[in-house]
Order: sequence, then structure tokens, then C-alpha cells
Amino acid sequence: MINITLPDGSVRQYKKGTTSLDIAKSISEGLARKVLSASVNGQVWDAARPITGDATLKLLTWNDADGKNTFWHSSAHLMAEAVETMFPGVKFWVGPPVENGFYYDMDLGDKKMTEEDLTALEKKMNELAKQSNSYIRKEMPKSEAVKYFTEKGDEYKLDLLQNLNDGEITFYTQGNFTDLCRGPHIPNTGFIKAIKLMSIAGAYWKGDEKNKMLTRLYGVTFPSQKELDEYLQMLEEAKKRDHRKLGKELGIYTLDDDVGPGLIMWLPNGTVMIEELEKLAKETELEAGYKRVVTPHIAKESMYITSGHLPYYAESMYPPMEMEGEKYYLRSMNCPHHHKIFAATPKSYRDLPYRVAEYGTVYRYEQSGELFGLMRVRCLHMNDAHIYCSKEQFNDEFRAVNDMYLKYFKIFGIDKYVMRLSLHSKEKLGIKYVNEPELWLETEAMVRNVLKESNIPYVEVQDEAAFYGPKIDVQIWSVIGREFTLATNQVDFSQGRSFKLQYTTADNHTETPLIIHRAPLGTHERFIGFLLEHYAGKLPLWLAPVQVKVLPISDKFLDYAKAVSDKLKKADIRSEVDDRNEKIGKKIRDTELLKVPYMLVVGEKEMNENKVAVRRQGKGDAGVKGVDEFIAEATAEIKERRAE
RNA sequence: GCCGUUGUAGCUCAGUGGUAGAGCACUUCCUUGGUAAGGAAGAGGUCAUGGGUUCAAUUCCCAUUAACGGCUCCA
Repeated sequence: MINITLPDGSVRQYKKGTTSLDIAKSISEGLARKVLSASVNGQVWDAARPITGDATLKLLTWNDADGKNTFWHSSAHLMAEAVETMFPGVKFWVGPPVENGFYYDMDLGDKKMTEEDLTALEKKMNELAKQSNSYIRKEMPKSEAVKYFTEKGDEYKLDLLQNLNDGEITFYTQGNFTDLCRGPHIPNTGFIKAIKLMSIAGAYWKGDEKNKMLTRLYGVTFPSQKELDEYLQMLEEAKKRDHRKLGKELGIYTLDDDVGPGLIMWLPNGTVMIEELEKLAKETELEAGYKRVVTPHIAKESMYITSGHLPYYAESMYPPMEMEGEKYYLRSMNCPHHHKIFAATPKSYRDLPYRVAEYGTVYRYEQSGELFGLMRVRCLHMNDAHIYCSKEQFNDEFRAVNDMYLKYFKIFGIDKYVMRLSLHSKEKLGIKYVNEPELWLETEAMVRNVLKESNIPYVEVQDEAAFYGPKIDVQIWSVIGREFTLATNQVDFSQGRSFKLQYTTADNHTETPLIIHRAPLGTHERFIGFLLEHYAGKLPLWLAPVQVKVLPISDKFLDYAKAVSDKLKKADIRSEVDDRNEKIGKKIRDTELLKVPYMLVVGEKEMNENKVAVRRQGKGDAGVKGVDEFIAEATAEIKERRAE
């Protein structure tokens, strides 16, 4: 007999070789029907795999991340089985579960898969699922596995085998499909009740663009049709929040083929948002001791050789233009210009920390396939500033920048993000990163130290630093799940030296300052794209391009409506009058759809009493108020930058 | 940059080897209305661009371009 410890701490005795599924059945039949896999001594196992010794056991269902992953991974095998029936000779690479479903990468040889094939594949999968074929695990010696795939001519699985040791090689078979796989899998295909194949995409083998492009098939499955329907419904909802859709509907920005890809033109409504963000940033930075500067958007080649941009970053810059025998580049960053400002006058330790801010545009030649609405563009407004400080000041300065992020995040109610400490990679010193091994380690330790002292949760990632130093990126996700860096805070030990930046210390020698590059709001493009999705277009009053729309009941009250609107404008409230010849219901509907925060309905009653009938977007009638009373309330809401 | 899909009116989208349609928006007129769509008429399109096939191409083929879904990249 063996002792099985359950999550509640209870210990039960079972026969040696009993399975998790048997144990589930001994608890309840209902539970057994839901068990997808099991965590046995912390390892995820097939529910049907015999347990041969004492173990702590957690039965995994759809509600456990690992259970779900088992389900989706098994679904990938089911999909592969269906693909193999329709595309004989297909070779498979890997088929892991992902955040919302699973994919399988495959080499279809000279065959092509089209969107039309997806329906047929789904049908086939449903058919195979209904057969409730068990997923059968089989261990195999490496030599035998190598022989099997050599005969089959499957270079992909042979490649996988290279990294596996004898004794840890397992195969899984369901129905007529066998795959090299470490598992685990769900008991049988009958658990998969609802199937949706999402898309066909290309993906480089092993994620390396030098390798062959494989066909990647994405799918998602659920234990019931209802859950699939809900998921698809959720995707529809997410689409409504997509900043590209909202950006168009709300008149925020536009693109034009004649201007060029990734070059955003801000419409009047979007420009209001930019100005409000800059106002917030200027206020905040003034308080934090920053000075504002303005610099040109181009510079000579020599400066970008000094800065390191051309050696390390040329591919992402627009090609140069030539004038008077001199090459000029559009800037991809503001920092070199700011270094020149630092260098313009001699600095002493008394001038440090020296903080300069500028929200000028920079230009980056992003790969065409990477452009994405406002989130990835070729002309961007950085919320940029550079801090020049001594080593001793670094901690306080870096911490103050982090605090600034957090202050902004509070204003915007941003709580879903990840701070990533991005480090260099030793192997790429001199290629992707300036070749200063000790300085890298030293500054990375400094940054890590600040994060720890401030109790800021973070994750460390290798090989993601800037070429001049380590950084902290704040990661967010767009509504459709794409990952983006919202804000960034970087240390630079390199450019100060290359620009020969110096200050005189208290004991009268010269020292090179450390530089902090920071953009707590990232770029205005990305930040506004993010905000549109974050608020689903329902912007807080202070950010809303049109804050108030005055809606006269009929033309008779148009003059009064205009008078009210003028009064609001005088009080710095962005107000418009809906003077169309429409019924009030229509005016309200259209204004609701434009997500204007306040509607002021005015008719005979209001006119006679110098009042307005207030309506809050999405909330309906909020009662009648005096005009001055409304102005006072709205002004307070704006001034405090209240979320609502 | 790579793989795949798409490009028809300002927007959302039908449609066709014989030079195009709907709804919304827009203009004008009627209507002057109390909290999410009043009525009528009208205007608006080199069917992304360039080639090819054809008696004839918006439709079929090729190239280019842009957007979209991924991959790769990303200061």
C-alpha cells in the first residue's frame, strides 16, 4: 500500500500502482469526470499514470492552470491527428499550450493550408474527439526513438531528441496518431467538447529568422460549447476596445498612404489628449526639478557615431540625407542632443543632478511587419528626459523616477503591469552591448538594489538591455494580448564617456556623470493607444477631447445652449453645442456613442431657471443643476484628474 | 524583413468577366420634439496602384503598395 496525501492534508491509503483517476473515482464519480491531469509530488502527470510510491497528490481540473494546459496540449495532439489525415507526410515540430489555447508548428512540405481547410479540420477533430480515444503513454529507449524517426525521415523530431537523455523519452498515442512528447495528457479525447481553430500563421523554426518558416496553426478548445461561446463573445468585446477602432470612432488619429506607414497624424481630438498628457508631465517634472529644452530633430552623422547609435542601432534609423557633403540623420532618440546641452556649459557637482526634459518627436525605421496602430509607429513623441548625476546621487534619482511612474499609474488606475529588469548578455558584449563587462555588472547591481530597497516587484530578463546600459521596462498588454513596453527607465554608463561629459567634483577633479534615460509615460502614441483600451474609450473628464456637449431640446433653445456652452468655455471646459435639427433622443444617442462625459440637456424649463439637466455618459439622467454649480463640480473633477 | 489573409462611397460591409449596391454619416426640405435612432429627397466610387490574359477586367493572373493575423525584431 502507498500513502497519498491530498491538498487538505488528509492521507489515504491505496494499492501500489493505483492511478490519480482511480483516486478521484474513490472520492467521487463527478470529480473523476473532471480530472484532466494530476500533480504528483509537484510534477504534472497523466491522470492515468500509475503511482508507485507515497505521494502528495493534487487532482487538476479545468480550473487549474496546469489542468488547462494539459487539456490544450492534448488538443494540439488531436489537431495534429486531424492534420495528418488531411495532409499526409506532414512533419511536426512542437505543439505547446499558450495563454489562450494552443498551437502546433508543422512543415507541410510543398503543400499549403488555407483558411478554408480550418473548417474541415475542425470537423475532423470533432469526429476524432467523439471517439474518446485514450492518450497512451509509452517509454522508449533513445536508440529506438532515433531509429524510428530516422526511418520516418523526420528531422524535426530528431532535433528534439538530441536534447533528450535516454530514459526520459516518451511517446503518446491517441487513435492513429503517435508523437514524441513528454506529456502529460488528458485521459481521452472525449473530454474535448468544443473546438475552434483560430488562424494559420508562419513561424520561424526555433524562432530564428534564419531558419525555415513553418506553418503554425492556432486553436482553442473547451470542455463545453458554452465556454467556447463565452470565449468568442469575450473576443468580440475585446475588439470593441481595440484602440485602432476607438481611435477612428472618436476621431483621435489617422494614417494616410501618401504620408507613409507608421506615421501618425493626430486629429484635433487626439491632440487634446497629447496636450493634457504633456500638461500633466510638465507639472510633475517642474515639481521634480526638471528643466525643459527644445532641440532639432536631425543631426550630423558624427554625433551618432559618438553616441553609439550608428554602430549599434543603424538598422532602426531612417537612412541619412546628404547636404553640403555632410550626412544628416533623423534622430531616433533625444539623448545625444541632450548630452550636447549638458556639455554646452561647464558643470560642477553643484549643478547635479542636472535634469532636462523634452517631448520632441523621434523617428525609428521599424520593420514593416511590426507596425501596429498607435502602439508601434515610426514617428513618436517620447515623454523623454535625461538625468545627469553622480554615482552617489544615483540611488535617489533612480528611485525618484520609479516613484514618478507609480504616481502616474495611480492617476490612470494602472494596476496590471510587470516591471522587467532587463540585463545584458555576456555573449553579445561588443555586438549588441558596449563592451564594458565590469560596468555592466556594477550598474545592474545598482538598479537591482534600488528595486529591492523600494520593494517593487520585478522580474529579471537576460539580453534585453539597451546598448548603453541596463533598464527597467514596464510591460503591459493590449486588449488583443500583444505585449508592449509602456514606460522605461534606463541607466547609461557609456554615452557620458563617449561624449566626454564631465563635471568638477567638490575636491576639484573631473568626473563623468551617470545618465538616467527615463520615459514614464513611454511615448504619447503608445500611451494614448493604451489609455483608449484601458478606459474602453470612456476617458476621464480631464482627458476627454470634448468634455461637455450641450443638447438643446429644439432650435428654440439654441441661443440658450450657446450661452451655456460659452460660459463653460470661459471656465476652461471643452464644450460643444449639438445644433443639428434632430430630436433629443437622437442627440443623446449620438453623444453617448462619442463617449462625451457630460451631456447638458436644455429646454424651456432649464432656460427659464438658468439651469441645465445633467446626463453622465453611460449613467443616464443625473438631475437638474444651476449652470454655475455644474461648472464648479466639473472644474473640481478636472483639476483633481479624477477617474470619474 | 518572413509566412498567410485582405483592400469596393467618409465609416461598416454586400456584389459581379459586359464600367456597381445597402445601412450609417453628409447636403437640402418637412418636422420643433424632454433623456439611446422622426420623415423625404439628393449628392458621393479610376472598385488600392501598375502590368498581363480577354472582344470586354472592379471581377482571372503577376508585380507593387497598405492594412490585418502571426513570426522575427524593438532604445
